[in-house]
Amino acid sequence: MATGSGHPTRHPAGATIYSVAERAGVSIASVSRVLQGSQAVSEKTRKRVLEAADELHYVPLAAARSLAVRHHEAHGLVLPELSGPYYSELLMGFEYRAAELGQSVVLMLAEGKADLPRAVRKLATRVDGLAMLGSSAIPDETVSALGGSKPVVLIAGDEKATVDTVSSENTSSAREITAHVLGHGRTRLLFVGDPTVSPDIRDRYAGFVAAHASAGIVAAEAVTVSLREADGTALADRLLRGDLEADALVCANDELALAVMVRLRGSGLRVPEDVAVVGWDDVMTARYVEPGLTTVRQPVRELGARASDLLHERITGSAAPRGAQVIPTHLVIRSSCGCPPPPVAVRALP
Amino acid sequence: MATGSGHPTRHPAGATIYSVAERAGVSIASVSRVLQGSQAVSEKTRKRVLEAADELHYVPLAAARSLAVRHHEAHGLVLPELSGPYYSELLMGFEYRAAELGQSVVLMLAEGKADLPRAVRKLATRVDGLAMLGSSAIPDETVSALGGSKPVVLIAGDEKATVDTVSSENTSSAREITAHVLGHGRTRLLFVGDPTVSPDIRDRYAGFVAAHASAGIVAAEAVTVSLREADGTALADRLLRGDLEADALVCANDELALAVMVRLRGSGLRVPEDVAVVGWDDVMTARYVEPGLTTVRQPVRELGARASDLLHERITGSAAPRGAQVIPTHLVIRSSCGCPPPPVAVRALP
DNA sequence: CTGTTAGCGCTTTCAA
DNA sequence: TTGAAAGCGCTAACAG
Repeated sequence: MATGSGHPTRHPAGATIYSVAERAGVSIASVSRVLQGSQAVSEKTRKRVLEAADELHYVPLAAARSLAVRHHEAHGLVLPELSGPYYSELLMGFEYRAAELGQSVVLMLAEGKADLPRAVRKLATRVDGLAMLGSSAIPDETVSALGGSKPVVLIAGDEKATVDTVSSENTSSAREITAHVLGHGRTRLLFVGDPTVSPDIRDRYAGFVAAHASAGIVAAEAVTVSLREADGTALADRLLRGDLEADALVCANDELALAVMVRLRGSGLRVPEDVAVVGWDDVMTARYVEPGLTTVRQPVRELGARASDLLHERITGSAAPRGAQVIPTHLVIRSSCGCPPPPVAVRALP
Repeated sequence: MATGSGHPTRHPAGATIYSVAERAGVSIASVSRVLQGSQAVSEKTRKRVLEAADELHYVPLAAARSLAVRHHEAHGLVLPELSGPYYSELLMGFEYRAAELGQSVVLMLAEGKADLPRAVRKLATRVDGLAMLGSSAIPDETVSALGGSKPVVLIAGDEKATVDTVSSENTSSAREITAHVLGHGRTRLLFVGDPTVSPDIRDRYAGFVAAHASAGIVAAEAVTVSLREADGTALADRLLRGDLEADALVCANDELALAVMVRLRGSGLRVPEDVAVVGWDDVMTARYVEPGLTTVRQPVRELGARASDLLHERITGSAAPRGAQVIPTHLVIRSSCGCPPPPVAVRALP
């Protein structure tokens, strides 16, 4: 490199409010005032302080402020991990809203943590409240204990006494998409996904069952596989081998649905002619595959935003009634369910 | 109406090290010792303290500890946003590594922030060091200023005097993938993407040019479009209208490549027969489309991990030489480049 | 092994 | 409009 750095940059102690005050020739109280944008400061003082702070490269220490004001100005968020668009969208919604509220966000990923309860407690140590995904595998007692000491909102989890809850609608959308498939004349539908894995999936299966009930037929047991692509591929193979029989698959999420679909078609089965496939989430790939995947779109971003909102309300004490908030979802009909594909010219558009 | 003191909050002040000490009948020093896992405590004291802490639902205040020990035990990370797998992977790598190092991660998304420099400075206030994506649109002077006061690592950005840098290899992979396409007998290649947008893309274009030079032909100017799906679609239309001519497209990322490909095929052009398309990143969709997208896989996760590592080294003062670290990438050949597709049975496998 | 005691850097009365 | 001073909760000498 051209800039032969002669001296490695050191990161020494750094300026404090005291050094700034000294340099500006005022008291630390005045420095604090101008830095907090207090009105009661003379223009002269303000200017001096700002200059001094600038010259000293003053970077305040949030910890000291937090200690003094007795809150962190930060929201914690616990997610299982970040693959797929679901968690990312959630996180984006959360972060944007938190930022609007002037709160930092401290993120923790649950997967792979050796001692999850410990990790969560540590997180709790540095935030004013925390949100977590219902599926983060955090023991119930940990959640409850936390809920006792600071605001906690559970995302897509079950209602609990000490915490708030926000989730997206599942049961009736599941009922709707199932009814749609039944409406195509399919009769041997399978629900693919493990209802015990999360409240979301449990509710989706409930909707699946309800739609069958309305049609006067009894729904099959859920085919309990987890949500990874590999599971979808394996499931497709079971169908191909004849271990399983179905003319339509209602999958718990899109990744599963896509994997199944690709494997099925790769092996000569037609989708949707031989077997229809629908998913959940509306990931990007859902509109790239052939045929386009019929699915349910969740307002995941808004879910995240609501979580941050709720947290803030709790923290600042706006005593809303504790309870569950549900955000609506909606069907995205493409052609994997048996509907005719749209004209070619617009096929690639969402 | 109640007076100002009447908070409706169910989350009152909470226990402190003092209340725990009192309850346990020991000094705060002893409490601190057992909580820090210090060896020099009698079993009896330890037990008492732990009990007291438990009974009181004691949650330590990280801010107080930070103030006392003079560091935050947190790494900051600035990302533009979180759509697509790239940033998520990066973040996962970063978080996992940070956790291993005992550091929390404070995340900030740059996109949509009104006053970005201010936001970043605020972030700097609560972390011991921070990593940011080169493409986060943070003004150079802000980065440099920050680099002067605490460790900063730039991810996929240009080398700077005051900060460390980590990026994945671009130029020679771009050269390689371009040479591969040229090897298929294509001669009118177009590079799609804006080299001015990020050092990554600039370097990829450089590799594109270099490959042409090696083949004794002169590379075309880059077709400067941004990286969204919509831009890919628009680009495809330009090709279809004949505004642009090419028998192969080297796209700056997969999303662009996929959008182009889908549009082209939707309008009757054959890929790769009429025009080959290759991308960069190896996103999930890349192996779901037909034909499978030839692309370059980046070790994005490791990039994130290295960033956290570097940060930690700097923070703890292990004075490594400042400079740029480069992580290798590799080609993923599928069939959008003109290579024959694999046998059907394994088509869906990565 | 335990307790006492200074701070860490900032905010915030309270007086002036 | 300003400054002095008292904490915020925790850690880490330093004695005992």
